[in-house]
Amino acid sequence: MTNRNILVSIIEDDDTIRSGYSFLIGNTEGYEVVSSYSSYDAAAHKIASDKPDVILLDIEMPGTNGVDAIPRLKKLLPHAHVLILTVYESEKLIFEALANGASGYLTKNTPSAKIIASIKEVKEGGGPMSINIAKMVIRSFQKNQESPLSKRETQILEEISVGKSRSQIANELFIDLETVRSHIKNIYLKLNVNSRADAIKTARENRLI
Amino acid sequence: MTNRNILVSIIEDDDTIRSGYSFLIGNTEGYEVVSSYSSYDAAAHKIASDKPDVILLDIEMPGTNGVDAIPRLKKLLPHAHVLILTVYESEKLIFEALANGASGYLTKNTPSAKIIASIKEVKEGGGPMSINIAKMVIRSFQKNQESPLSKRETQILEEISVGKSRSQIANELFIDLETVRSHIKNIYLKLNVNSRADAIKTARENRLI
DNA sequence: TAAAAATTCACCCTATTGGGGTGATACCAT
DNA sequence: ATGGTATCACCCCAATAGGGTGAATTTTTA
Repeated sequence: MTNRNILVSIIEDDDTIRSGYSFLIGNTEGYEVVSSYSSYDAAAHKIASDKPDVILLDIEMPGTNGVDAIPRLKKLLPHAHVLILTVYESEKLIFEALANGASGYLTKNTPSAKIIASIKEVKEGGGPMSINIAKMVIRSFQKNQESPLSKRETQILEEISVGKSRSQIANELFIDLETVRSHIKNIYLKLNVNSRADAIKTARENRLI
Repeated sequence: MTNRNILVSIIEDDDTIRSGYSFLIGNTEGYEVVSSYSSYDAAAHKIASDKPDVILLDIEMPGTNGVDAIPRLKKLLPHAHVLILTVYESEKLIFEALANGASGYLTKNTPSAKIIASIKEVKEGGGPMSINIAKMVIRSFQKNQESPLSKRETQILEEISVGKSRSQIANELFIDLETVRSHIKNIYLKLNVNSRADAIKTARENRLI
């Protein structure tokens, strides 16, 4: 059997870039551009009937920005995959976009071949990323290797960070309640804080947990 | 000027696979295999003097497993990049490996060209991943779009998940302490839990936060 | 091997918190 | 107009969190 074309919608405010993508994708075997819009607001009422498999989405746009557009698009087209294509590389935007349901994140220096391959990849459930994005995403998982905290303290801070109380921690680690207190006091000293919330904040900022 | 070769060490217990990689990489222009070991334990005392730029590391190994080996390798060779090359695709292993300092994660069905490219990519500070790994990593960022919680409840649960107390939440959201309590009670009802720790656990498992 | 750090436990204190009930008002959106 | 949302109120009380201070033991590191 012959696979049907991958249907693509483009939402991008720059006319030149938009027609560039449109030309690139439309002239590739197996791909079809079903629509292109200059903003989410322009697309909102029509894109559902276009039934794209993949939506190429820009972040910087007039009106509704790309990040906010993602959940709305997912509501209109639950089975479509949103692939972000933007110049922005701020960690905040990337993680917001992914949290909102983006299936991939490419930066605009991405070569044409990679864009084409990525469209197919998201359509098949993959998660394509530009090299620099992958780097940030991976770094977001990595703990600080030079923590001021000891292993035990880190372990207890991790328990605190999931909302456990002192007594719950004591039970799980088979140590006395007073020992847990003692560790927490040392954690507060080292992190220079005096509450659970501040300890978690500082620890997250420094990737101690 | 001519760039010097990328120096690679391989730690992999399967003899056939290890010599396969060794041959592949050693015969590629610009790459050099400086050493290969069948386990971390075998490598521990010698690898520091090999001074590799990139360490290809297997997860399933006799003795010290790959995940535990990562922080030790990073300690011995702080500037080396660890690239995981394994058949395992369990979410737990992947995130543990990344948290422990792995710079990339490839599965063993990865084509040779991608392996070679990925070695260069980690050496240059990138974060290469196999398609299926990238998918899992991206999914780990995505929130559940159909939460049983209202916006306000989600917001309050997020505050709880960073260790805030009722009164802190009340102050930050400019609502009464009793209102916060009320929301928390509703959250507990909907999630069918009766403590902060359980609420956070359930919420994380269902990606509500 | 000696000093430093980590881990463990003990007992002082008190204001705050957390969780369970129950109920009410007002505002929405379907 | 009915169910969900958001807001606030008052009952209860055991448990918790955070602060002080001190000390024994083991492990790690210099």
